[in-house]
Parts: sequence; C-alpha cells; structure tokens
Amino acid sequence: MAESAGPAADETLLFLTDDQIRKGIEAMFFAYRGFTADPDRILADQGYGRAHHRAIHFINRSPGTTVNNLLAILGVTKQSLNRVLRTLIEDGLVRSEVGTRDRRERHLYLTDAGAALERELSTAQRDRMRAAFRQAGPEAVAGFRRVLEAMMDGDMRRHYVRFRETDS
Amino acid sequence: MAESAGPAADETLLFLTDDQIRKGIEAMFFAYRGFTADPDRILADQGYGRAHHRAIHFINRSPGTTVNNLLAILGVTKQSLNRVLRTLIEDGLVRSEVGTRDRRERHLYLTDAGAALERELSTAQRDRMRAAFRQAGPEAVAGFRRVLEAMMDGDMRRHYVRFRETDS
DNA sequence: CTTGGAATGTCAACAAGGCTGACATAAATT
DNA sequence: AATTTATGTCAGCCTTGTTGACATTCCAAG
Repeated sequence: MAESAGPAADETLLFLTDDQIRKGIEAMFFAYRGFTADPDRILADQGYGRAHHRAIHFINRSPGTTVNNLLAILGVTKQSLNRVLRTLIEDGLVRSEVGTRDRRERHLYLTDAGAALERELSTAQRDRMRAAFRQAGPEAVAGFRRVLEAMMDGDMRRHYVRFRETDS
Repeated sequence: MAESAGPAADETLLFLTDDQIRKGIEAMFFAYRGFTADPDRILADQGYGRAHHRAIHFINRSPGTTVNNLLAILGVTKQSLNRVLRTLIEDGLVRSEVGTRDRRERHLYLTDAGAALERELSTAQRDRMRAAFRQAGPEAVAGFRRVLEAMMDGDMRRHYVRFRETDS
C-alpha cells in the first residue's frame, strides 16, 4: 500500500478492486469485534448487554433526549428500547422526566450511578480507540472518518452530523 | 506513538481529544449499521440471519476450511455455529466433507446454490463499500484500513493478516 | 492393543434482544 | 369533539448467543 501524494492512474483504480473491497469488509468485521469487546466484558458482569450500552451512551450524549428521538437514533422498535429503558430506570441508572412543554414526552437523563457506569464503559472503549488512533496517525484517522461517513445510511449520517455540529 | 512525517505539534494532539475519539466511536456505530443493512435485508427474506452470512462469507473465502477453524474466526461456540451450519447444509447451500488426512475433521464448501447466495450478499455489501471507498478516495481508504487494523484484538488481527497474505 | 484425548455432532435449556400486533392512556392538535 | 401523537405494556415469535452433558469417531501415545 502507501499511496500518498500524486497517485498515478493505476493507483486510483487499485484501491477499488474486489480484493481491496473484500479486505475492507473483513477489516470492518474484525475491528467491530474489538470495538465492542471491552464494554461487552464490563456489561456481562452486571447483567446488561450491548443494548444497554447504546442507550446509556446516547442519553449521556444528549441529556434530556426524548424516547422518540432515541428510537430514531438507535433504529429499534419502541418495545425493544422500552425493555432496556425499564431495567435501567428500575436499577436507578436512568431518570425519566415528564416534559414541561409537551407532557406526553419523557426526557431521559443519567443518574449519578448511570453516569458512573457510562464513564466506566466509555473509558474502556475510548482507550482502545485512542490507542488505535495514536498508532495509525492523524491522517489515517481523517481517512477512517471519511470512509465511515460515506458508508452510513443517509438518515444515520444526519444523526451523526447533527451530533458533530451540536458539539464542536 | 510515532505519528509519521512532520505534522505540527498541535495536530498530533488534536486528533486524540476525547471529543475526536467520541466522534470516532459514533462513526463506527452508525457505519456498521450501514455496513450490514443490505445483506440483512436480503437474508431476512430467506429466513436467514447475519450468522448465516458470516459462515457463508468465510467458507467462500477459504473453501475446505474446517469447523474448528471457522469457530476460531467467528468467535462463537460450536453449538451456535453448528445450528447455523446444519440449516445451511440441510438447505443445500453448504457441503460438508469428511477429511481425508484426518477423518474427524469436516471440510466445508459452498454448493452452487450457496455460491449464488454468497454472490448476491457480497455484491450488495461490496457495492456500498466500493461507493464509500470511491467517495473517500485512496488515501482515506489506506487510513481507514490502518485504523481498523489497530483496533482489532491481537488474535483477530492474526486471522485478518493471514487472509491478506494468503490472497495478495 | 488399549486407552486417552481431540474433533465433531447433538440434545436440552436458557437469555438477550431483535421483531410484530394489539391495546391503553394522556396530551396535543385540529 | 375527534384525531393524532408519544409513550408504555402485554403476549408471542425469531435469531443467535450461552452452558452443560453426552455420544461418536479416530489419531496417537503408551
């Protein structure tokens, strides 16, 4: 590999061969396993799963988000999400508040205990991501993000972009 | 460490902020959904799931692979894999042959029907990956691969590297 | 040759976390 | 007043992961 500046005509084609694409596919498969491995281990000890992690992550990411908004982001049915949220609320990790402007809505927040678990999970996941970023270097990270953004479905890119703008 | 050639000191720090890392984490989450969306749709019509896709992919990738080898790559229990393989064999998509050198081993191959389904699945997945690669450009693709490889667990990187060497 | 262990298959039971469908409630909107 | 919207909940189903127990087959070491 190692294309860098001024790719020749051959090189611009090479990275689109079926073989290169297949390597990208397998890289996604193996890397995603690594990506979820550390939080999965932590959650398994507590009787939670990946679904709980996702809910906790996005509630932390957007405190006060509504159930409907979370449904759109996570792409699951309300029954699935409700089952997860119910256990998190029962266990005192998530707080659900009736909306003031629209009292049908429930706004979701992490409790102190929920925030503590979120920190534990995201620390483990961030440590791995940070190590990978450091090892690959800033230009590789920019390329990584560019490819992933191009791989998202349109509506998911919308959520992703909205988050980026909200934040930075 | 060792972030390649001459980015400024600021740059070497910026891409490792918690905010950048979090964006990388969410990019992985949303992109993986896109990554699996097309094959998932195809499989749902046929009563299969993602586990069948994974088995079919790696049998096609390494024809004649043993069950044990597949277990190591997929990282599931033999009971889980066996259930998937059984249905694939019953449905005539996979052929299981007793080993000649070691007759305890079963060597797995796709039948013509299995290869046809594999093509349908991988065509859908490759189309999306190819579009993302083309949109992002060759340098971004190189960075994408570098970050993903750094994110894998060690033993998975072994499988991935072995595949790459076998092939290219 | 016998025995131990490895590779594989199979049965049973269970859990997480997706899904659909149906229905209830409360509140906003028309 | 009627309709739509947001949410919750019950029941049941599916895929796919898990553990545990046990049988079979066969290589390899004693």
